[in-house]
Amino acid sequence: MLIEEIIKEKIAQAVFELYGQEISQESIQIQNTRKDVDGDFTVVVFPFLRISKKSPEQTANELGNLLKKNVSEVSKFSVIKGFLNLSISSSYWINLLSEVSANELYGFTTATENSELVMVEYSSPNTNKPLHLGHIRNNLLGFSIGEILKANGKKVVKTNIVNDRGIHICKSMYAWQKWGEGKTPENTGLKGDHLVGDFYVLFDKNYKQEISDLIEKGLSKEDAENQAPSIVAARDLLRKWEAKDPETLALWSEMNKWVYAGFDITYKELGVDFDKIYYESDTYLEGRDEVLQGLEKNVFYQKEDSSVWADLTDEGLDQKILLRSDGTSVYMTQDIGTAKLRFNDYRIDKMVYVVGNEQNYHFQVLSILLDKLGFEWGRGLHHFSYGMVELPNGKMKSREGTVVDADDLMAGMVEVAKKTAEELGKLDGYTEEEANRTYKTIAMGALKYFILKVDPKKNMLFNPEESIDFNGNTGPFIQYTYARIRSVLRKAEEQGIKPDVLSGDLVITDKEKELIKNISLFPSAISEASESYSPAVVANYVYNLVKEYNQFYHDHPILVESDKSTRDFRILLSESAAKIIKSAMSLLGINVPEKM
RNA sequence: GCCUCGGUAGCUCAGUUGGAUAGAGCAACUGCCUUCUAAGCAGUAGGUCAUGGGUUCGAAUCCCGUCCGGGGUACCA
Repeated sequence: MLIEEIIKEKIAQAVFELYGQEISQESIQIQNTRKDVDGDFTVVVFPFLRISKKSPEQTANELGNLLKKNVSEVSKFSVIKGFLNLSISSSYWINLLSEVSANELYGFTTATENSELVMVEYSSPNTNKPLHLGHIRNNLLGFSIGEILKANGKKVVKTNIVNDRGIHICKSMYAWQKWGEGKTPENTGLKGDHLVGDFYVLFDKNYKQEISDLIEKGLSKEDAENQAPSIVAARDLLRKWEAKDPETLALWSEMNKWVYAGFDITYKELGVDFDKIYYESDTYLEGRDEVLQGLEKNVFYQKEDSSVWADLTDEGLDQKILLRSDGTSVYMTQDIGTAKLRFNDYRIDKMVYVVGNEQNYHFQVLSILLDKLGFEWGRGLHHFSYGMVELPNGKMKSREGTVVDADDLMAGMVEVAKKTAEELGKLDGYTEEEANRTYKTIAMGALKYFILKVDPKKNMLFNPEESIDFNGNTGPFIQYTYARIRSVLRKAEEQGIKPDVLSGDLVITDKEKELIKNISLFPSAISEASESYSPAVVANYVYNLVKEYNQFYHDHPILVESDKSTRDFRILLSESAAKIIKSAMSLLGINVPEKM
């Protein structure tokens, strides 16, 4: 039982004893004591004044005296205005550290048979172009949320819905047919997604040219956009695809295969993975049936032109179309279909969609529709909505060539990590392979941490130059601290130092107390991150821990310590800190190097 | 217009269920490598928490109004 809970219980007792009134434990506020004030925990007594009918100081003193008497861990207390500051004895902290250090998986809750099953959908790429910076944010958030939920004792299925059909891929197909000259990833050496993406760009360039030519000939903008030969050809391909024309299907699956091979490389570099992949070409017809059933049950209604709608005015929303007048599906219908398949495949308790905030309205509607259709988790689905990634010179626009390509970005980060490490002479004793692996670890740590430390729901600014600065609140700074601790521990081992069981008599410093307190808070950081669906909570937690460790490290010699029990204690403290740093970073999908 | 999310130091961001004197990093300036890794540490400077009101012992945090910005808004995905 944590000391905070004990204190709460005892305070409730003390209030009853002193003032004769029962209070709920939730009404008791315990917080960390300000750094410049003596003490470990602070109880805010203002809420009790109404009961005690005494001054804040008097109330705090009365409670303090009783706590000191009844709780052995409370060694002393002080009162400032309405704040009761409690100091906790060294032995409590030392015992807590022993517990943390003995528990290999401190902070992690293991899933059981009865644990909630959470499905996390993320990534969801289109197959017509490579991944860019926006996808990186999505992938990192999705993966990390999955890991955090797992650490919090949920069963997690990570899933990806690949948008593999539609006009966008037909555009690339058309361009390849026309200008491809039989190019493949094999005979060009290009990554498949980049090759296909190049044809998409080619299509767009040509399409724009055709439009402006047509406008010059006197057509309206709208007519020109609809009549340009290349868009007509792409639409024709889409029709052939839907009619299952063998030649079109063959080209489609061939080009998609190239793209998947390319994506797999990018996913692997990013360190993300999936338990189950759905393809829209398999699910896009499913939603139709579901909607038609809903129509039968009068959940939806049909207009005269035979289009199908949902009336959401009772929910404060508008009318939403579900089937076009020609009977084909819209985006919403497809998502219903995908949900149906997933529900068949898994016993889902909770569904989390990691999708950008431009789709907030979409998911609000989806939630209501699934509920109306009888999906138990519909109402409770969670749209993990995240903000856009902006660049210093404005938004990312693929049309204007201001996108940051995911593969290029990662390669660039590795280059900078390598250059920096070489300048500092950090990895001199390493083989080339070991060194390269470490550069990659550091580069990816920098990128991932830079993105994950920001509150997901906010738009963020990605400054390429700043992101590769490894100073300050960055992944490499945390990795560096970890590597340094490992180095200390290696040296201890070389000297044959093995810490004994710690003695509770040891008196420890405030910095050391702080550090233990912070280390022991790891589980609550996980559960908070899980509740708020925010990896940033974990990122900020681990950054604080590292800052604190650095201060401790600066002030206290570890190996050069004459007193054996003090030295043992500090080695154990370092070991525990390293373990927690590694655990926390793993929740962000970031590896920590033994040496850097 | 309506819905929704934001606005904290020059810049990028933290800020627990409302708590004490609002915190980091970058950039600027000052120190510190013959002691376990200087990708570091210590320090200086930098704030009308967009703005006006309200709630109360107490507000960056909760409520209302205003201003600025992002996103969405019925047959695109």
